[in-house]
Amino acid sequence: MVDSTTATSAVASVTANATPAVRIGALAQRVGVATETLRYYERLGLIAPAGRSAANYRLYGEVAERRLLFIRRAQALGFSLEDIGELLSLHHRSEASAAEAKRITEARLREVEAKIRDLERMRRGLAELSATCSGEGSAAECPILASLAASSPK
Amino acid sequence: MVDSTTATSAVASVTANATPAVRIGALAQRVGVATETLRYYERLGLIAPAGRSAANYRLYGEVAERRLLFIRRAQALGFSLEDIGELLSLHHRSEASAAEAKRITEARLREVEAKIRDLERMRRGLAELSATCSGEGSAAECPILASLAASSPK
DNA sequence: TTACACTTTACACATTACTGTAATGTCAAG
DNA sequence: CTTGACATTACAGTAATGTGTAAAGTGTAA
Repeated sequence: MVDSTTATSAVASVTANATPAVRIGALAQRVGVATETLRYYERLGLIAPAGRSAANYRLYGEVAERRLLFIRRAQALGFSLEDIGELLSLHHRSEASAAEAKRITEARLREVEAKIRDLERMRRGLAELSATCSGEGSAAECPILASLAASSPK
Repeated sequence: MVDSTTATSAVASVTANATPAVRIGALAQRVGVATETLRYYERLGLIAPAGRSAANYRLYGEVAERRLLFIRRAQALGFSLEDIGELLSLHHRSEASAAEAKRITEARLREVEAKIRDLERMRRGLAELSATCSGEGSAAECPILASLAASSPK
């Protein structure tokens, strides 16, 4: 695809780096996100290119890729991008305390548990509704619609 | 608060109605939503005023209130406003079939179940993370951050 | 009558996490 | 030298469900 050596050769801001610098499209492909997403994350302060090419293209090293994988793993656990920003900041500020990370994790855990309880209530309600309706007959006879229209939510 | 009799007396489009017509603010208060929400639902085609006063104010009867309660009950079960529009439409079109309502209900049930499964996975992951961290020490030693930064999500 | 609450319309903004567009510049290959 | 893929910036739009605002008109209580 793209040979990054020519680009890298013209770079001033990237100090001698073992891993070759890649441009945004290459990095995006490696971690499986869109290039727009990477620029979006940059606006949010989650990632930044290691430097710029002579043509002002963003150049990323291995650090950026690890950071992105961190983001993706945290997202899979339900952390918001805002949470993730905090976690990343803790991660590189060594004076930060582990207690902070635990606090964020437990807050998210409680939110997820609350959401599960809500959904469980919905699930039971929907399952009951579904069970009452044979699917035969007209809408006028449908117990689902009758139940929703009834004065008490049963 | 507001005496609706004077307003009602000037109405042409509301045909002789047993229940007194109320204005948007009164209806909103009765069902516990904001007036803006009622206008929004009207734009979506979910509710409509029974008529208008001489001053062009929306006037609602009992039908609107029942419809709103239908909407709120359906929302509590996780139906989207779009779903709700379909359900309401089924409800007043008598030639519609009960099977339609059942189909919508079961589709929503499956979505809710899928969401619960996702959240359960997150809950387990978060609980594990939380358990690994005592909350003591610096961020550099925090197993939560270490785990998120690790190459394999463990 | 004056003050104030309520209504109207049309439109912008909030949230979260992107996604797309326009206008323009860069680069390797044929 | 042109073509096509890739990059840049800045800004608008999406989904879902509302919330808020402005500028104007209307209704009611003191």
